[in-house]
Amino acid sequence: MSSSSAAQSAKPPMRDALVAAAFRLFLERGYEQTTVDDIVALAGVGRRSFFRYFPSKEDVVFPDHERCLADMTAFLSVSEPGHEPVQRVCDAARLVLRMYAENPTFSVQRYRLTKQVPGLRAYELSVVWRYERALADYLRARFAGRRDGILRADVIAAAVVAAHNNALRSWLRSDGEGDAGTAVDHALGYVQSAFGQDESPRVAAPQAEDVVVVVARRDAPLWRVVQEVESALGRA
Amino acid sequence: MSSSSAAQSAKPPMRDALVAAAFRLFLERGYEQTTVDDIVALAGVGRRSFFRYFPSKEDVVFPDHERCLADMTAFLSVSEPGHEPVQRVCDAARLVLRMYAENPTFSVQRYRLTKQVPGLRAYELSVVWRYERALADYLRARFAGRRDGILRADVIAAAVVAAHNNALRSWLRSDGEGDAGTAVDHALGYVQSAFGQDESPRVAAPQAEDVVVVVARRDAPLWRVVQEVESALGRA
DNA sequence: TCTCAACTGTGCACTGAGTGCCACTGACCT
DNA sequence: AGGTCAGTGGCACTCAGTGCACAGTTGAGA
Repeated sequence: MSSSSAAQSAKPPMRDALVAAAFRLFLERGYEQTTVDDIVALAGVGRRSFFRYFPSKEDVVFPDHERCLADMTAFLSVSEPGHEPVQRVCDAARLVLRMYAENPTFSVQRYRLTKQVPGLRAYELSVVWRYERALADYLRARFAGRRDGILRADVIAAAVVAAHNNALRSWLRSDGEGDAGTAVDHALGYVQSAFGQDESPRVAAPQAEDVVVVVARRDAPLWRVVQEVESALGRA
Repeated sequence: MSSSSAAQSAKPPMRDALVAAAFRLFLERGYEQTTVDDIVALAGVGRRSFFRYFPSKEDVVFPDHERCLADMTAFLSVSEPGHEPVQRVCDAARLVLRMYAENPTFSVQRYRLTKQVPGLRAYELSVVWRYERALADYLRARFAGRRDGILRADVIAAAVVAAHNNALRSWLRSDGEGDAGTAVDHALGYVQSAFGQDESPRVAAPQAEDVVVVVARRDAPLWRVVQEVESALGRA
């Protein structure tokens, strides 16, 4: 209590102080070996205050996902009909990457933690699921009326999330070295190329001998190239 | 009564009695309003015995998933090189559907329960995640050496699971009416059409500093072409 | 038959997460 | 002054889950 006055210097540090104290203890003696009482003792606050800021002990490990999810839904809600749907959800997924990239060291620490604590992994799944739901709901609205619109929305959302997480996790595994942006672009590109907008893809290949030649500038944006390839192949 | 299908050795009635008692109470007064003490009191057994059969209160809601997951990994482990990978994981996913279809009424009750209890939904996610991991691990092995093998494995596994769950849930939402098999076949067919067999395009070596030429067959899968373009552009 | 296991079911005490309620404190308003 | 109000802390409580010890059963083997 005596040294607690230093911890709460500014007004909103309560939440941040709890996160900092929690992570210090989690990294030093493990998540399950750390009780909420330990955290609040180190932060110099009352136990009841912890649950005022975090609904559960797990929430302190993901302090910024609630805001990020709100950002994503806001981003998707301002979409216009001109936006290509799959492109739009890929861009929305990049918002999550940006959040991770804002605090690389914190993100890496959290990754190591969640990787080895089953309870945290389960919690992370529920977080990821909410992102996926946001993407799927957006796509469902955009695909409304289309044949198998709901199915396609759910599958594409799942694929986008999986690709994003694949790139994100390989970046986290490398201690935040390298460019996470390009890795995610590459992964999302794979998904985007797999789910074009056409419905009748490769069932009929009558002119199988035909070839198409694409010439692209090396510094061209990848998706501009993809669009060209797509239209050149007659898929647009 | 009707459970005469002894796939395994005769199970002690203890476990089944606990499941029956639990579901009676869950349906009658809700999951969170039912304590473990209530369950064991109704089943007429000691409280400690509950946790001998189920590691947690949530596990009693998914009593057969552990066996189903074992079935799936066994199914995938006997795969031969002749099996087409995507086809194989789709068949593996159908094993889960079969388990649900074995007990339609139970599956529908559980679906309603998990839909409205956040804790159960989170638990279900961790269950589904293990299925997805099993599929992804199989595909990773099959795609070993291929470019972006891990990425493709993860994305396809996620897509297969999403398609399967989409069809499964719409079947559960209809109280188990209709044919779940055809719905799942249709959903998985969509995934297979998106990630089907590949035909490699050919990439010409870059002839100048700033352009790249790609020659692709018209019936080549779009993603395959994009991969070549990407690597040709130097975007590993 | 006796005995030594191994397994199953049970009771008990304990830890720790999460909640409800109330009392306190300081800021800000009138 | 008095008074509302939000943030905070303290306390007691419920309940999930665990460790431990003990009783009953079965099924060998001497």
